[in-house]
Amino acid sequence: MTKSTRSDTKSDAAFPRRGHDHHRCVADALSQAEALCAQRGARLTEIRKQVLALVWESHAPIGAYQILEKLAESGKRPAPIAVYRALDFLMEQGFVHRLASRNAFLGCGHPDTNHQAQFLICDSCGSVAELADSRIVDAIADRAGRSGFAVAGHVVEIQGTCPDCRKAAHA
Amino acid sequence: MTKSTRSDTKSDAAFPRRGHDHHRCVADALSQAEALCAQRGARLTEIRKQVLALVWESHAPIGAYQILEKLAESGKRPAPIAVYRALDFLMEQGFVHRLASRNAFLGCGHPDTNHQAQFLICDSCGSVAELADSRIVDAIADRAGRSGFAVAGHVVEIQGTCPDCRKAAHA
DNA sequence: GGTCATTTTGTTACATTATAACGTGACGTG
DNA sequence: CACGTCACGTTATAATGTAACAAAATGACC
Ligand SMILES: [Zn+2]
Ligand SMILES: [Zn+2]
Ligand SMILES: [Zn+2]
Ligand SMILES: [Zn+2]
Repeated sequence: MTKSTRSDTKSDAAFPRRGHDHHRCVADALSQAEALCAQRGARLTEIRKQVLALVWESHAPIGAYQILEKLAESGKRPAPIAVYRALDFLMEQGFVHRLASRNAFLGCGHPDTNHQAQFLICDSCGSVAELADSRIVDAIADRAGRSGFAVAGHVVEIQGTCPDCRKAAHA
Repeated sequence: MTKSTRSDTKSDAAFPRRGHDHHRCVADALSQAEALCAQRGARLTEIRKQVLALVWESHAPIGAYQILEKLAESGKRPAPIAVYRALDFLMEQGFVHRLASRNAFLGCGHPDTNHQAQFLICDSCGSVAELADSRIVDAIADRAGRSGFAVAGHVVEIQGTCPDCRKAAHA
């Protein structure tokens, strides 16, 4: 395809802007999770909520043991398994993604829909953009199809440098 | 370099055929590695060769500690770090890929060229096909570009069922 | 051959990530 | 309240990956 102007919307909203109101991100994520759990009859227990909040602490992925540390700071130190169990629940519900290339976890930006996400991961600042790119998915489906391979899922994690960090590097 | 992605038609040779002469795969991989190391002034030492051979034992990825076990069976039991060091060397030389979604390693099918591979991983038999699909790469590059993201590398690992296993399931 | 720098390997110890097994408590249903 | 299920706590362990430093092998040079 073409180079498709950088001036559509100035940048394709994949990465959250630096300095955005992140409290809003967290609040939205939590309230969406509450709502969806209510709908689904799933139980968003205290530890699950805490883990979800910690995962949403930033747009960079966080490791399970980092979550554990943060929980310890706020009073309790659960066993690792407790964190993993909470993360398993959150992933089942689609509230959290796992980045295989980092062994780390990330809040999902649209937990209401079943989806296969792709990720842009900034090597410099660590922040991640979640994508749902149909061209990538189509290309994968097409190639798999030609090989007679039935696709069940995929891991697409793209490393590089995010727009903000590129600007910073230029300076 | 190879224009391997287009118009191979009809079941694109991505997966090796069941019952192919795999000794040939191993022999080719080893002799290619020898040749490339000679060209490059790199040293394909004994343990590196052994690890490469073990990685090529099948078209399924193998874990570092599985390699360790196999080495132990054949006499020596090196420390884990020795295996990881050999794997690091082999990855630097482009003889081996690592599958992030499996924490496992796989022989590279075309070690002579610098490339970013994608992988089809069969959940059923474990075998893996290595791809170099330009449409996938282009879709990634395009999407990243539109986000102002500079791509440095990617992990594309597609899970599902390979042609042979699909046939077997149908029966 | 002898010196020397570099690379490779050995050895020991440790770090990080993730799960197993099993008991107890919380919750909803009838 | 009795029952079944789900969630959680506790303990131990598995699986994967590295750090640090010493010893040995290699190759270039004189
Ligand atoms: Zn935010
Ligand atoms: Zn960045
Ligand atoms: Zn083969
Ligand atoms: Zn298969």
